[in-house]
Amino acid sequence: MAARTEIKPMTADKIAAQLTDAVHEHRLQPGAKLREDELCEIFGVSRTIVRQSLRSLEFEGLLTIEKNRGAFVSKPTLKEAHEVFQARALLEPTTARAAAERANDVDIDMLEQHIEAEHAALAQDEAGLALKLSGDFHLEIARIADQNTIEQFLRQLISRSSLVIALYWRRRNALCESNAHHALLDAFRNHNGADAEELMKGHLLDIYSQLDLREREDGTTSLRDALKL
Amino acid sequence: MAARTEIKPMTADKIAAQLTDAVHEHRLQPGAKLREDELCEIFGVSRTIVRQSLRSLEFEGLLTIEKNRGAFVSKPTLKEAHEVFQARALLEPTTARAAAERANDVDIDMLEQHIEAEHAALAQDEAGLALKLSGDFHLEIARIADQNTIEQFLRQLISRSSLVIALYWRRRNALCESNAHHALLDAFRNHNGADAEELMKGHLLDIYSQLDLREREDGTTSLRDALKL
DNA sequence: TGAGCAAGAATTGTATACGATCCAACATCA
DNA sequence: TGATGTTGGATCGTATACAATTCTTGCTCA
Repeated sequence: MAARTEIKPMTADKIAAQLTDAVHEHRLQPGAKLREDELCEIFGVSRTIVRQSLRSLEFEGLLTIEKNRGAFVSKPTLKEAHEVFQARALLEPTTARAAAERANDVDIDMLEQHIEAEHAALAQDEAGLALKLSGDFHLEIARIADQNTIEQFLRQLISRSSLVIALYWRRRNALCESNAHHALLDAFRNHNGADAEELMKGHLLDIYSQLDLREREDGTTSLRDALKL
Repeated sequence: MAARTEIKPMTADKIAAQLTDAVHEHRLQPGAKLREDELCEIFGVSRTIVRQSLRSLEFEGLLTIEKNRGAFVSKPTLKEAHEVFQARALLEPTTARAAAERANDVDIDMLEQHIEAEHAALAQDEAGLALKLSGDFHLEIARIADQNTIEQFLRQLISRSSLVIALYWRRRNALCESNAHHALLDAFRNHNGADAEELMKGHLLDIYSQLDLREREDGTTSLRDALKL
């Protein structure tokens, strides 16, 4: 395990990556504020670097920077939630088809390991980690398809999906996830592009249908709920 | 015409927008270097702001920042060129369908004006401006479709398309462009989503098929001239 | 009691200073 | 002559200082 206090100065990219993981694993909730000075202390760099990483995460849609107020973990609206999954529905099925047709043995091994890691995380009740790994699985497919541009877009969409899930997920069990991923893996093993495309389409619809996309009150309710008033 | 020396300090966003226009209109060629000090003088702000805008343009794929060397207008590889149009082929036809079905009279007026502006630019032999307007036409469709997320991706894809065209376009006449746009406009007038989807698909394939392999030398036009300041 | 307000603290935005790296021109030597 | 080394200027990267804004807290007054 790495030491908590790094000796080498962190780069903006590494800080952004750590913050991204924290959001993906739901250790940082939508609406959480990220103060610059606090991050400076944690990572041992100046505000220049911290601000760089915050900016880059804003571009990815993970953070929202309000002028003179600071950086907050984004809270996607209902409309944005729909848009994210509509965009994924356009990009991912075709990408999965291409990936299934291109995948070699090393690629398939890697996907297997991803699924195993997901299982392990679930077994240890680390739902956040499992969710992040599930996102990585989708990204891995774009990588296998050798579509760098789409992979980049997908990275943003999966980031936002993580926020959407944090806000609008109905139930906590992500078990269905790994089943769908298993089915996809089989299609990859058979290099069956048509199957992979259909499975991905269904998988995305499945996630989408499990979102509670009704209107709801603002975050102030969470405090009220927490106090049971 | 705006004065050369601005009184109000420019924001990073406005600087990025002006640089974006310059690239889209091919006043800045792929490979051109953007020195920070020079931009500071031109826009009358400190390097902090200039660097912010350069970062944001890097994220959009318009610029490439090489560590300790500076920011350059990106030179997409042939693979990236293909990827850009493959991604557009996934996103735009469906978006055009949705837009055609949603478009109201104001939307259609706006598209008409876009096409007229394209014609006017071509008539005055301003190919660069016409190209930029052509890109805006595609963006406008995403806006009409009320798909903010896809519009954001499309913005990046169209930016990169502009670079691809600067590097790999076979012939200079963009006349075919406005014909295709005219046909799309008709489909919008009839709220015929299926037609719009097919026309967009064909339009993108048409552009794609006109890409060529040859590389170009980078122009050495003055940065200040390219920005018309 | 509660709304409005004012002063000070906390936080972010921007400019500048300084160190690190790169690059081009010139000098040196085989 | 040509390759290589060196030096000074140009340019970029990061830290810090200061300005602008927002937030908090406590006060006043109806």
